[in-house]
Amino acid sequence: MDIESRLIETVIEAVHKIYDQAPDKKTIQIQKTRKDFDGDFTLVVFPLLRISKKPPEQTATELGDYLQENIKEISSYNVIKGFLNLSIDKSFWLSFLNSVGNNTNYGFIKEHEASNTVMIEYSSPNTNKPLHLGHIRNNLLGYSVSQILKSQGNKVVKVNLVNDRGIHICKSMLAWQKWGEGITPEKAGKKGDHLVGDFYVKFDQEYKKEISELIEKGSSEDDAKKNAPLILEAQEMLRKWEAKDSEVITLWKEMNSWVLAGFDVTYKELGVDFDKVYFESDTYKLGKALVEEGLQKGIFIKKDDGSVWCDLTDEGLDQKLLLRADGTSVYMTQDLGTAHQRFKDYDANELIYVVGNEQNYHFQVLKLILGKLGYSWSEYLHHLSYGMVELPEGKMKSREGTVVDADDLIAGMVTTAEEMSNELGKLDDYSETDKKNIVETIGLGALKYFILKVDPKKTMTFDPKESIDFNGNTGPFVQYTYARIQALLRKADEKNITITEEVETNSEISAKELQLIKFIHTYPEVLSESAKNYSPAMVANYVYELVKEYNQFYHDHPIFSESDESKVAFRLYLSAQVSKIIKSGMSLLGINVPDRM
RNA sequence: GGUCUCGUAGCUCAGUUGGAUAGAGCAAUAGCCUUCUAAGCUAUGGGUCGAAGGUUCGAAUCCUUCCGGGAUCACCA
Repeated sequence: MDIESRLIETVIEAVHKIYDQAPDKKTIQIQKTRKDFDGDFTLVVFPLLRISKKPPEQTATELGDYLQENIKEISSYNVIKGFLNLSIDKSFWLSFLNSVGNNTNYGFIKEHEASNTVMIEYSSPNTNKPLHLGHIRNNLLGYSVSQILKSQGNKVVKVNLVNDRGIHICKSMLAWQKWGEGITPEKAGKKGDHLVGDFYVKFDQEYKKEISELIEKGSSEDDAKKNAPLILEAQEMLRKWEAKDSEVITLWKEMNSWVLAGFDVTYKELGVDFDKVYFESDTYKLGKALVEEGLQKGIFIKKDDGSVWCDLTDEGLDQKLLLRADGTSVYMTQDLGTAHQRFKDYDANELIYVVGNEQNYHFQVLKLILGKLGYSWSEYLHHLSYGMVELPEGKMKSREGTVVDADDLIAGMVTTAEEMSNELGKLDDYSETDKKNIVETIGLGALKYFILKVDPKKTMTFDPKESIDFNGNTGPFVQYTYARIQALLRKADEKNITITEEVETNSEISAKELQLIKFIHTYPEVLSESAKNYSPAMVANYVYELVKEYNQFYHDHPIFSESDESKVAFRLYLSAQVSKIIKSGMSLLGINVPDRM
């Protein structure tokens, strides 16, 4: 049993013995002592005053006496107002540190028989334009949350549902047909997703011209939008696609393959991957059967024009369309169907959708409707709703060209990392390949950390004019600390100093060293909390705090000039443990750490 | 208009079952490399936690109202 649980149990026991009353477990609040005070753990006694019927200081003292007597690890305690600060003996912390050293997967929980199967859908791009910064947040979050859930013993299935059909896809296709002159990514020397994206933009420009022409001729704006020749042609193309017209299908396959090849490059750069990729062209017809079923059961209603709806007014929402009057399905219909399919195929205990918060309503409705249909697993749906990435001027808009392109951004980060390395002259004696690898690791580390350190739920701002920092609370700062520790360990090796397998539990250690050990102690809790909250930000912030502490230690505690050999051994051991956790934590964020930089 | 959501230092963000004097980074200023990587460390300044009420031993955190931003409420996805 861990120390905190033991403290709680003993407090319950103490209250029972001293005040002859059983306290509610919730009233026992053990927290880490704030660093301005002496101690390791603090019991807040205010909630217990009702039971003790004595002043806070007296209650705290009585409990402190009992705890010290019954838990041998407690070396002393002090009372300030209603706070009982308990100090845990140094030997406890040192033997704890040894247990970390002996553990190759500290903080991680192995998959076991009762493990949950969690399916997580993320990325889910449209194949009509390249990925932008918003997609980067989605991808990094999805990947990182998968890693975190795995670390806590879950079986995780990462899936990507590629949106490869629909009117928006036809727009790029049509524009290519009209103005492409047979160009291909090879001929253009361009990534396929960017090339196709260009045609999507081209379509929109021409479409807008047509609209303004029609408006000049006296059409209303709505009519102009509906009747512009281009949009009619695109709609016609979609009909042909649905009718499996061979010419359209051939073009569709080709252009999609260009885009997907482009995405693969970006995914690889970002280091994200999937266990299963679904294509909407295969799944878009799912769901109709469920709607039929709902109609039979009388859960849905059919209107006079033949359209099918779900009435959610009792839940305080509106009516939701499920089938159009012509019998074709909408987004919701498909999502009902794919969710159903997935639970059938994987028997998952949880299905997480990493999708922006602009779709909160959609997922609320999705869950409600599945519940109405009587599927108990609707409870297992979870919308991991993340905030938008905005520019200082506001939302990114693809049509106004204000999007931050994913590939450009990644390349820019790597270039910045390279410039900085050159400026600092740190990599001068490295081979080009090594240099390239390190610089990529740093650039991507900066980008990923920048995105992931922010609470997923929150809208975040990105200013393209200010480059992402490499100093302070950043990825490179964490990586740098790791590289420094590796340098220490290499140097120890050169000096033939072997890192001890265990430290003496009676070693002399400084306050800062003790603080570091206590920090290490909280890692497992941080991981379990971040899994519960689907929040890589909690891991990022923890790693930052750890690294900050370590750098202070590094600054104040020289190692190789220290004459006391046991201190040298201890500091190297401690450093090694810290670097292990840095690497582990960063890997959960999908960030690599370099051995030198 | 209905529903949801956010508001913490000049800027970007921590602060999670309500706990002690609200914290970091960036930016600014002043220091620290003949000593393990200065992408580092130290110090200084910077706050009506959007506002007002309420709940209680205690509120940035919970409740109400208001102010200000954002999202959403399509036979789009």
